[in-house]
Amino acid sequence: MGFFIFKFDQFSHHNDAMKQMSPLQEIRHSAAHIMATAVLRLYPEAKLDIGPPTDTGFYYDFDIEHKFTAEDLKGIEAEMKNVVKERQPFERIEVTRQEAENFFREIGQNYKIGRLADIPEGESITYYRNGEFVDLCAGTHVEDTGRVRAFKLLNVAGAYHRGSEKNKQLQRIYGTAFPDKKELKKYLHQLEEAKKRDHRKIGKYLQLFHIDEDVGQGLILWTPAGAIIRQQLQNFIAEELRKQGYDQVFTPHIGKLGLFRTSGHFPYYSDSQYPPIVHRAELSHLAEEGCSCAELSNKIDGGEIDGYLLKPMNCPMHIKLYASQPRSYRDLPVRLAEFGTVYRWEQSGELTGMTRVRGFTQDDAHLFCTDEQVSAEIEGCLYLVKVILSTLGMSDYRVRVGLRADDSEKYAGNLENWNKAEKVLLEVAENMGVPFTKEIGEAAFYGPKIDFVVRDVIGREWQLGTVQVDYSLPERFDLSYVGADNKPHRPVLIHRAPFGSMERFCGVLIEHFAGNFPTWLAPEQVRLLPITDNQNEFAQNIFDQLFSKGIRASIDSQSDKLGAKIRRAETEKVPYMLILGAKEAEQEMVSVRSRVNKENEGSLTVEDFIARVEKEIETRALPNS
RNA sequence: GCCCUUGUAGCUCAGUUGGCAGAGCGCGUCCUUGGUAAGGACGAGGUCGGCGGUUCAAAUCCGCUCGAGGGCUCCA
Repeated sequence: MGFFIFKFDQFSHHNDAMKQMSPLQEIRHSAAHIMATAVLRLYPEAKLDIGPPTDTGFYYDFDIEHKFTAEDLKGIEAEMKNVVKERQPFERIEVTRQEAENFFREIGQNYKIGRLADIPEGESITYYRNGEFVDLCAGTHVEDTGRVRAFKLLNVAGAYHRGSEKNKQLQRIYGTAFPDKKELKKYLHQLEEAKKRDHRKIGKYLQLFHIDEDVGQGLILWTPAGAIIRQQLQNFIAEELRKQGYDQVFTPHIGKLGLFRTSGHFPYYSDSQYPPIVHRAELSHLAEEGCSCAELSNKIDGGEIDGYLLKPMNCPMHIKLYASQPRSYRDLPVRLAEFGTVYRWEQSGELTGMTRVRGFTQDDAHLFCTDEQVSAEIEGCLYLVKVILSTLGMSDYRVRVGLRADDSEKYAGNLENWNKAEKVLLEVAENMGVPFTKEIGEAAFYGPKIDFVVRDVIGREWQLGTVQVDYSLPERFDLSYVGADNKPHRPVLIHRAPFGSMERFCGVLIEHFAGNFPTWLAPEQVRLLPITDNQNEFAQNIFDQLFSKGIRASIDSQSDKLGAKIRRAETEKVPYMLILGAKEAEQEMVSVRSRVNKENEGSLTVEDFIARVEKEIETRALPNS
C-alpha cells in the first residue's frame, strides 16, 4: 500500500546556489525554457517571471493581459514541438550585472531585473540562451532543445509574484516532462489511477461522508458507514490512551471570549475564526444606540462586550480543568484527552473534501508535567503516533520539526522558553530513530512542534499527528503545581493529537486503503449471498449468529444471480462474502470468498468462520496479512 | 480571499448554428431461482445550481450569485 511516495531529492527553486541539476531536472528545466520560448513567439507581449522544475514537472510564470485557455495550451505545446525540432543548443553566457540589467530593460522584461537584484553581490550572473530566447538563469540545461522529447502542458493557474498575495497575480502554466514518451505516458496513467482513489470520489461512492451546501462549506456530515470507521478508530485510540495513563474528559464547543483572550486565540487569530456569538439583547441594545458594525467589532475586540466563541482549539478548556483544583508534583503528569471538535474559518479556496475543513474533531490531549518529565512524555506521544501509523500500515510519512522563525511576530511567550522547548523537541526527535527535517517558521504560535506529514493521491502534503511543547499558555493562565519543596512551580504543557483530526485522518485513510478497509474498520464486514430464495431462512440464521458476535453483516436477498451479487459486494469492497446454497444449508456450512483472494476459499462451519473473523478484527489485521 | 475551469436524473456523463430533456448505471414492480464479478421486461425519476436580462423561443447567449475542481495565499 505504499502510495505515499516521497522524494527527498526535490529541487528547491529558492536556492539559487544550486548549480548542478539532476538529468531529469535538466530536462524539466529546459522544458520550462522551451515553453517560455514558445509563449514569446505566440504572445510577444508576455512578461516572464521564473520557470523552475518541480518534483513532478515544471512551470513558468507569465504576466500577460490575455487569459490562457486550455485551447491556448495546445497551441503553445505545438509551438514547443517546433522549438524542439529546431534543436537549439542551450548556451551559457556569463555577463556583468550592468549588462544584464541593460539587456532586460531594453527588452522590457522587468521581472528579470527584480530577480537579478536577488543574486548576491560577487556571485556570477549567467544567461542561458536557446535560439532567440535568452533567460536569466543559473542553469543547468540539456545540450539542446532536441533532447526534450516527452512533455505535456497540464494546466494554468493563478500564482502571486514572489508568493505574496500583496503582489500581482501571474499566470502559471504547469507541465511535465520525462526522458521518453513511455515514461510520460506512464506518469499520466498514474495520475489517472491516483484520481480514482481520491477520498472524495470513494467517500461518495461508498457513502462514507456527505458535505451539504445547505449545512455549509467544509462541514462534514458522517454517514452511518463513515461513522463506523470513525468510531472504530476512536475506540482503538482510546484503548491505547488508557494503556498510557490518560484520562478522558468532555468539554463544550463554545466558551467565553475572555477565555480565548487569555489564551491569545482572540482577537489575534480572529481572521481564522467564526465570528463571536453575541447575545441578541445586547446586539439590539447597541443597535438602538446607533452603534456601527465597526464600533461593535472594536467593542468586542476590546473586551467591552462579552460574547462566546466557537472554540478554535481545545487547550483553554483542558487548561481550566487542570486549574480547577490544586495540583501536587505527585499528581503529574496530568493527561487529559478528548475527541474535541473545533471550528476554524478557513479560506473558501482552501477547503478540500475531508482533508481541509472548517469544523473538525481532534483526537486531542493536553499533558501537564514538570520540566524533568517533558522529554519522556514527548517520547510517549511519539510512540503513540508510531503505534497508530504502523497498525494502519502507513509507513510512508515524513517527520517535520517545526521551529520558530526569528523575524515573525506571530509567536507568544519569551525567547528563553522557546529555546528550551526547541532544544527538548530536537533531542527527542534525534532519539526517535526516524529521519526528520527541521523547518523554520512551521511552529505553532505558542511553541515548536513535531508533525507527521503524509501525502494524498494528488501529491499534496497533509499534517496528521502532531506533538507540541508549550511553555507559554501555562504562563498566560498562571498554572502551577506544588513541588516537593512546598513551593508553587510552573508546569509544562504538551499538546498532542496522533491522528490530527478525525476528518483529515479518515480522508487520508480512505485514499491509503482505496476504500479497501481492513476488516476491523470496514463498515460492512460480511455479505451473505443466498443463491436462491430457498436459502433466505438459512442466511437469516447465519446473520443472527454474526450479529450476536458484533460482526457487521448484511444479506443480499435481491433476485439476482450469484455472479451479480458477488460483483456488487466486490465493488462495495466488503471483506468477506459467504455463499449460501442448498449444499451449505444442508451441511450447516458457509462457503467463503474473501475480497483479498477473490476466489472460493472452501467451506467452513459458521463457528470456524466467526473465530477467523473475530481474530482478524481483534488483532486489527491489515488486508493481505 | 485571488486566478482559471466547472455545475443537466441518486451516480457517471451526452445534448449540433438558440427550436418538445437524453443514455448507461442505480432505484421500483413483475418474470426468472441461478454456484463465485453484470439474467430479462416494464416503470418512476429533471424548474438543466439559483436570481435577473436578451429573444417569438434559452440547458444553450449576457450579467449577478451560490457550490464544486485545479492552483496561489493561508493553515494559531
